[in-house]
Amino acid sequence: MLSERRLEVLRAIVQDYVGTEEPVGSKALTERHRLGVSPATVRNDMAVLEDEGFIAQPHTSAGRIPTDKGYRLFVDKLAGVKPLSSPERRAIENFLDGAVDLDDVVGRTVRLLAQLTRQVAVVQYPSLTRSTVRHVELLSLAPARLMLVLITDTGRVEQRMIDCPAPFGEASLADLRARLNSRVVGRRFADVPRLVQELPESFDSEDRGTVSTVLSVLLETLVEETEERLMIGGTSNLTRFGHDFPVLIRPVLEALEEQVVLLKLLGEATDSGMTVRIGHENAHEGLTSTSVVAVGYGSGDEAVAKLGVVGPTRMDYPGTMGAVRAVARYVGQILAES
Amino acid sequence: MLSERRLEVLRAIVQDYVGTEEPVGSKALTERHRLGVSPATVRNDMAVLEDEGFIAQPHTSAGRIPTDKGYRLFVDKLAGVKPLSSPERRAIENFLDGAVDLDDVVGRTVRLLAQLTRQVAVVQYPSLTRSTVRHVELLSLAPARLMLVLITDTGRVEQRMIDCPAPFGEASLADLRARLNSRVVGRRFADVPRLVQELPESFDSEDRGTVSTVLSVLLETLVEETEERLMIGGTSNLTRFGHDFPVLIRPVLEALEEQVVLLKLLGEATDSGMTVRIGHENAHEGLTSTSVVAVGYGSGDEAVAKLGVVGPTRMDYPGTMGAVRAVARYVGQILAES
DNA sequence: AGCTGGCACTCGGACACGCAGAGTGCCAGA
DNA sequence: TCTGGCACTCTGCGTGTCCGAGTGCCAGCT
Repeated sequence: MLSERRLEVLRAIVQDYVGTEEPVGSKALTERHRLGVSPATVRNDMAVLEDEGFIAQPHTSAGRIPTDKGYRLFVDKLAGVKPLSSPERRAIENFLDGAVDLDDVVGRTVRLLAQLTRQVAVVQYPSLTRSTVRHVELLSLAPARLMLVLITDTGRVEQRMIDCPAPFGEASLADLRARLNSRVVGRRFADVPRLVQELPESFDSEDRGTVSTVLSVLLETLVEETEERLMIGGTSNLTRFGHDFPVLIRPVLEALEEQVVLLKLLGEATDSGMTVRIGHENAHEGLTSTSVVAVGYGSGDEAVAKLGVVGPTRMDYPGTMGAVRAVARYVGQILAES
Repeated sequence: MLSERRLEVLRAIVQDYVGTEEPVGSKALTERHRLGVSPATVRNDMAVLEDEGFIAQPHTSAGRIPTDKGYRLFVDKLAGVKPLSSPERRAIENFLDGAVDLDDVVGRTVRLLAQLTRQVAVVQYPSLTRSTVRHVELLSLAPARLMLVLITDTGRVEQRMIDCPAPFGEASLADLRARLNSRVVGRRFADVPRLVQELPESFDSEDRGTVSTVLSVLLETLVEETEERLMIGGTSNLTRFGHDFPVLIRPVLEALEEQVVLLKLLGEATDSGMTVRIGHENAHEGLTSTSVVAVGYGSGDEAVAKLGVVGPTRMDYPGTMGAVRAVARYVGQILAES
């Protein structure tokens, strides 16, 4: 196990490197931190830390920079979550208040998070399957053409066109709409498949085909991986990435455009508590020089979706984690109110 | 007026520069194009073109590059719109087919356009005010809480929460819903304000407040500038921007994050026909080294929204214009079908 | 009048060189 | 176990030089 002082040295290295973006040497360390020992001693400690794989040298006779493993130790043992300042808290409230609909909430959240952390923000829309049903609407657009509209308690709205196998009367439609709603309103979408299972049986044979079609469209809409949506923002913050810019930024932008990648990234985060993935801990190879800080949010105790930020491994972890956590809480509140 | 050959020289310069991304000299020009004259002659022509402001030298003893004015002339007089190859056309159809809802259509369109042009794609959602009403739904969530859902013929769905001044009975709700729909379904959203104007008068005094509230929320939703939404994609293509990368890309990314800026950008495009804005022709200062190619699209003759791409002034104009036009047509078709 | 070949000139990019500074590793001594 | 000292290494930067691409201009040709 590393001694107390060596950990202190690691912490100092991480902090300085995050601040200056330059490899930090033993002399500078002793000057900027009260370690109470001389540069020579620090050098010995650094040699140990390097042997253990927590820091590395870009080249001989340069200072040290933390490795992914070093950041990991820093995040796990050496750093807390830095709470936001009260002006920041107020800014969050002001920013998030007055959103008119869910798109607006998500949009504002993305911008807010990007602004607070100065990094790329990713916010997932509340998952359908984890939300509860507020209303299911069926509209007749043409004799054999319906529109299905799902509305969740979190304000999310999904619609689908349905081509019916046979014309469907206005009375049958009202009937189906009423029965559907009485069964599912207030229930979780995840339970919907079970709840509507034998619904077609109670209809006349001529309508049964249409009812089945409607239900199958409904169920398709709930398929995980398809139903997930998200919004990203703050990509201009990538320009503060570092000097060796183009080569690093390209794969990140590409990864950010693949919803699938991002969803998987957020999906890997644990449901409760904050998840930090550092550098190579990210499966996707375009993101091996970035860290992801993610957390679930929801209107109640349970998470209905996740949000987080993507930034260089060289990021201010305590501050970022504080901002992400705070934003998640506020968004949860907003959703609960609406 | 410039002679035929001088125009030919300009065309050659633009083509070469777009291809190589390097200033092009007189010798290289004569080798790569059959101009039928010697480098010396070309040099004289170049001097004239430079005097007229169509091309410029980055520094003495370098080749020439087109100026914004040069590109403008190229686009207006020297280049046509290059039609897509038939594999490309097929790719569009395949890519756009099978979209389940409007978000999906817009999302696919953005990705398609980004892929075809290898540039940043921007697609505006069909404007509410220019669409027609398919249905207006009112749902009761609590005694004094309603949800308003607007559905357009282009598949766009907007919802708003409404806090009523007084509880609103189920019967009144059904009444309002029916009257509202009978007045506005099939009409253009732009006409809605006029059509619902005296609706409150036909209700009991106790309900009149709520009806007014509902209508005011409805009208607010239709306010231009607020109701416009858009989606962007292909930002990773910015990495192919050039060598002096970071300094150029930063303001572009920032501009792209400001919906207002983009909406204004698209708004400046003429309603019909394709608009090309080159470099400094763009009002926004972050976009002075980019060009914008935009065109309206719609399910019928009239444009319901616009789409386009943003790229370096040094872009393949004929190809880009071809792709933008083709995509706009297909999207129009898709919307008309749904 | 317009085109061409020739020529002198300019400038930026690449390369080599040397130097200063920062940082290290190691060792002997407290 | 810590510390000061020392030799060593490597990068970054500035300078100087050279080469080549490209230009402008001019005299001569058609």
